[in-house]
Amino acid sequence: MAGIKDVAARAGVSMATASRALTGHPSVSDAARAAVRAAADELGYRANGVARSLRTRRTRILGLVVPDVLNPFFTELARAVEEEARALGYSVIIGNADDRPEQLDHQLRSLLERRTDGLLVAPADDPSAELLRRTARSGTPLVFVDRWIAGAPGVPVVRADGRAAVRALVRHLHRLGRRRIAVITGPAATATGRERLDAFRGALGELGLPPRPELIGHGDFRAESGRRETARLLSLPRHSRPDAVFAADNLMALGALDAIRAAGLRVPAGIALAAFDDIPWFAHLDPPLTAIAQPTAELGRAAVRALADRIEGRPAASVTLDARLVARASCGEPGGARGGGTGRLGNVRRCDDGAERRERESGS
Amino acid sequence: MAGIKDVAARAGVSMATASRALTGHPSVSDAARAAVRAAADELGYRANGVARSLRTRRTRILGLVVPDVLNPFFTELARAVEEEARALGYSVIIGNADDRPEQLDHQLRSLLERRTDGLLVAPADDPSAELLRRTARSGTPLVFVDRWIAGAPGVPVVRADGRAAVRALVRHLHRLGRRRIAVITGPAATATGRERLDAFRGALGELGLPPRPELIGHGDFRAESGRRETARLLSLPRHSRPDAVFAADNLMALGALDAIRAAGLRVPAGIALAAFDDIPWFAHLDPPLTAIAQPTAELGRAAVRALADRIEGRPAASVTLDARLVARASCGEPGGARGGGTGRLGNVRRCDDGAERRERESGS
DNA sequence: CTGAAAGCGCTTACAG
DNA sequence: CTGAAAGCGCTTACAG
Repeated sequence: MAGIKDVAARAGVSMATASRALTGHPSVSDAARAAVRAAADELGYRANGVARSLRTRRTRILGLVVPDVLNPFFTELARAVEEEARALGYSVIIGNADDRPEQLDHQLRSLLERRTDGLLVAPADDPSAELLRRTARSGTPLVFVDRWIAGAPGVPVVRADGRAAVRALVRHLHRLGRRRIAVITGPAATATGRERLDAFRGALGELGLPPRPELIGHGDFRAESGRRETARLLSLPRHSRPDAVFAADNLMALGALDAIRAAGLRVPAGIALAAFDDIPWFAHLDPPLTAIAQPTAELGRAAVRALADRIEGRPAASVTLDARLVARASCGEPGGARGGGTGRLGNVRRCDDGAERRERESGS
Repeated sequence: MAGIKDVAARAGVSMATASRALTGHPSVSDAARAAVRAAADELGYRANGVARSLRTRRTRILGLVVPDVLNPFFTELARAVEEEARALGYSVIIGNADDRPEQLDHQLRSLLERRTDGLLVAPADDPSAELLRRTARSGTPLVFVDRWIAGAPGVPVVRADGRAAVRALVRHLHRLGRRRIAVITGPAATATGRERLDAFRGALGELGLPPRPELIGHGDFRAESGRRETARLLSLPRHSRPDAVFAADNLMALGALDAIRAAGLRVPAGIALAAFDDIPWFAHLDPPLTAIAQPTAELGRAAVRALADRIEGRPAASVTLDARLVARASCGEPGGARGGGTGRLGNVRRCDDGAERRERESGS
């Protein structure tokens, strides 16, 4: 493959001039620039990014570590991240932690070794997140997205605050007559898992509903845990069985649907179901599923912008957006037993929330 | 950040010995190896992969270019690719072509510049796929996955042959009394789009059903085209309106569902619907959707293995797997008007097809 | 088993 | 505006 030396030779200039012409350096004569460009075209020259990176100490690659690429939320997030990164001139390497702490470390090490210019991470707060904390302290440009961990001061966090939406959801269920509302939580090790559970409990309290430990299912953001915990909830003695289930993410909601169907129950007649994280398919489930929607793509874009700020030496800001409730038929009423899916794709929203909120605090 | 020079100094050996100790070269004394390892640990040394790549001319990065990352088929494919790649010691950069030829070129250029060791591409056969063809000829290790293009001889193709499954689907519809079967195709520029349409037409012919041009909707594998074409089909004069729609991918099926719902029709009573590409949510749609399932993860793994073969100088083989029909309720009967979703997650399969087939032909 | 030295392909002060 | 030269951080023949 032709190198810059070949291009320079063909254009009859030095490597230095060839390099300047190709990288758009201003002080190159028009004649030289034209000759170099022509030579490069003729040779089909493509700069060796590895050599360039070694010299410039920048790879223009961003690392993104997500807990589970198959989770539609993270898929959409990754897509938005890639798009915004591309717009800013970066490529993205996605690392899938597969919800395993050692995988997170593996991905982190791999990304660090590749000298990505910066890292976007949605971590679980595991004691073994030591490497992540060290990375944060080491000065590697780092931004947390969706989730964050303690012990990493100065790292901007880009996330959606789901508390108001969870509160709206619980009130929605209450208004529709549900009183024994169960929740299937995410891992206590995740910031989002804790936040959703806290908001849920708080909302219950506000409505004067007693806390019922047996109605809390401990899931892990994966479908199987949703199925398992829902099955358990449905096998409770009749008087303590829930009349509604709130799954703290979309995959657990899928599992919950499985369990509900296996038990021969109907939604919402037999039991209400709602999920955190909205996806296009929810409008077409049987019945259309009530869910809390995050501004996922905007989260991804904001995270990339914050990271680029960090990398390029500008002050980076944390960003908090709001999630919102999309009420469909799975808890009763909205849209009726049928329906709930009219109009434009994925746009069947009845929002119970306020406007989007952004809070910008200067990062360090 | 500590470099190998620092490690060598601390261990009291030369850079050469330090390098050998760290990369596991056999001819290093145990004492030196231990000293180097200790020094590396103490300094928190992490090799600079950029420098290593420049020297070894290998990046251990694979490029994967998919037409649309948001399409669950490609998401699952990408996940399997990343997993298998990691097992073989590679990272993966995913490029999203976003179904735009110029984006494909952009991603290709970016990946080539980064000197990825090899490329996995699911291309659209556009005239402008010239860069891709040139890349194939240039000797860059390349494997096509899912889709392929003409004019790239010697490039292994890893894909599923959907023809038998499409045929099984058409017979399934026919057995259930459907006679005016419409199809919403993918772009004629894609190998998969053409194959599915050809198989569909062939199957119609075998059953003695006349071809009806007005029942062919030209889609682009995106949801909106499925909606639009289905709306058009449903607005045909009553006597030529279809009694079944086959969407050639899952996103167009989503759009079709939208249009059907907007028209106030029920599935399958008002119209039957089936899709190419199965996803977990299909079992929970209203009604559960009959679909053709590809062995997506296996496709991804096989593609990576073929590419690794190429990269590492072994002969690479094309691989063809079979897709299979998963009959649920959306065309009538199986599982009844309700149901169709029992048992394990995404495993509600009634297969009308034979065993998996693999065809290995030695690549060049 | 070990070390000195070359070199991977670029970019960029430095001097002119 | 241009060129000669150094250097990014490694690995690896080569010689010992």
